[in-house]
Amino acid sequence: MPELPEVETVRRDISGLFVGDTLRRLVVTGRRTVRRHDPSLLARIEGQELVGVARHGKFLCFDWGAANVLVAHLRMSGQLLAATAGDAAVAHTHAVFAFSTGRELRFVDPRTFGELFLASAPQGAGAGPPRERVSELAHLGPDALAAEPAQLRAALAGRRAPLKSLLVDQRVLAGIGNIYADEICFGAGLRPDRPGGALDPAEVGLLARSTQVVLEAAVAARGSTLGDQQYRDVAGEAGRFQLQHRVYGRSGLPCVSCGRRIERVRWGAKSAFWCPGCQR
DNA sequence: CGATTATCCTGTGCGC
DNA sequence: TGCGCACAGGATAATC
Repeated sequence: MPELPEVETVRRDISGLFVGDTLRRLVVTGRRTVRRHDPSLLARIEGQELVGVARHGKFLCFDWGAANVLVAHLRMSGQLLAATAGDAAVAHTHAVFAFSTGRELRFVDPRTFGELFLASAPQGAGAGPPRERVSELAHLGPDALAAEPAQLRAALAGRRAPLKSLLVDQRVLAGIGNIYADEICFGAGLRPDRPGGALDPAEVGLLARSTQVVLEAAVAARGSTLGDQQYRDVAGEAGRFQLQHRVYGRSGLPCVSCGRRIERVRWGAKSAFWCPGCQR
């Protein structure tokens, strides 16, 4: 389940390996991979140079110059893997970016929730953050790694929904999913089912700080690869942050901080792991 | 607004 | 050993 730290790891890997290279051909074979528009439009970026790769929340934006931005979202099971032309394709390979160097970037996605699309009306090439250049991303809140405490305070004010529901709402903060919402709440010492608007200013400060600390540590560890092995970096390697999870997936195990059993609460289709000793 | 449910999809891991 | 099924969940839409 790629969230911000995993997507940022992929972004950095792709930047290092492919920026400056020219796309020779893009072959999309997945029927659902490009579903927002006519897939033949992707021919526009063939022959273009990859100028840069940006990220907002869990979205990747490939800048091909000439106002062409290709957006990618990995959703649940998407991977972007480096390969060499001629390498055998793994199952569920839905798109192949073939560069003139002979290297390839392959989009692999068993559950097919992931997608690729060309930004409909990017406002000029090169300049400005993705959220302002790509209309499809305009609904997203500030990127969770760059969010200011004041933005978080404003986004939570008056909201009665559980804190975790707000953290995973991409309109509030972009980039946080199930794993990191739990870890961030633990780091802040806040129950995930607290109504978001009920936090006092000091608690919002703790939440903002925990968001930065957790996400930065997760990026440094190159993301979390769970037991299902679904997240892999561009080289196919697993992340290491799962070794530092303090609550996610640990129900019934003793809290690393206070020793009480980690609990799992459910509401609707969502659930959260939390420590009744450390979070209030 | 918020709570809830459904949709998309496949690999895994469980119970029987 | 094998079958069937619940589960996993990110984004989005619909309904109440």
